[in-house]
Amino acid sequence: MQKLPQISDAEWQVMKAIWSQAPCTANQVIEYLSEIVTWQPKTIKTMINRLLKKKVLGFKIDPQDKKTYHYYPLLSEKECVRAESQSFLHRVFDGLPHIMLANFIEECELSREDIAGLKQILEEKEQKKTT
Amino acid sequence: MQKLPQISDAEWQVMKAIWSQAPCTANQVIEYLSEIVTWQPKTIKTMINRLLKKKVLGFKIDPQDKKTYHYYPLLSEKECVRAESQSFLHRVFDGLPHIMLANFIEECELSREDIAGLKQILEEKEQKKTT
DNA sequence: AAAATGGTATTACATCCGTAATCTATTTGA
DNA sequence: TCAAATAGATTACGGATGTAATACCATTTT
Repeated sequence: MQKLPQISDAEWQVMKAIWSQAPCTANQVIEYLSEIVTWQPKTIKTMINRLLKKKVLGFKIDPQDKKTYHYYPLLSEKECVRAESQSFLHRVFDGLPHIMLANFIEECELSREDIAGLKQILEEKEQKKTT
Repeated sequence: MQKLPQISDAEWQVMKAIWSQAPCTANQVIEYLSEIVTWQPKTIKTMINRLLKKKVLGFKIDPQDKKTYHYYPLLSEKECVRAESQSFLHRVFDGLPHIMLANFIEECELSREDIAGLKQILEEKEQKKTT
């Protein structure tokens, strides 16, 4: 469990684009994000560079097109989600997951199917404890 | 639903102290936090001042002791928790609560009682939808 | 060969944040 | 009454962040 670098809000958007497309070029990230945010392409390049510096991204060069980098994540989405979740859990709920879960369940919109699915997951979790 | 000011990590600690003690003096906040963090008292004063500037805190003066301020929250814990939760939900889980809940339930340590309690809350939520 | 194009790298800049120290004004003890 | 203590106000300072613009370099086009 090494300590992960800090990923800012804006950087998260970029990472989500790359996790879902990697390996991909800067322009692919820009296109992907054009549906989601209204940043200038240069802004997105800045984010990519900061993520490179933080070692959250790497890149490779295609021998055919030596000009364009192909970026890929050096950290998995799963581990970043976990780190960010822990940070949030501690900041807001003093690290107590059951409090946080109860709060979200009460406050959020959930469909009947969502609720059924969550109950299912809870039951599986209970099973595992029993065994 | 007005937009709330941004509350940083360190400021959250101060707010939690004040929500649980308000109205209280700076020294009470400092004492409360001494169990939790290792900041200098001056650091905590800085946080208090920033929260005042952001209108997250207010203060009153006791006629007996005109020197010492008594701080109190201008925003409820509930609304700050809600705002922070929404921010996290969007940053990490694209605003999809069921994804986030499933993830937390799977990743977190939960006691048998926690699980039972959560199932209970889910069922109540389902009841409300039915009616 | 010079110019335009299209990538990446570097620089910019205001604000926020963590972490305090210093300044100032008031109260209080000697 | 004068100095010390104390509370709040102001200032400090480096790094992170949001949001780009500019500089540089290699290739492609004229």
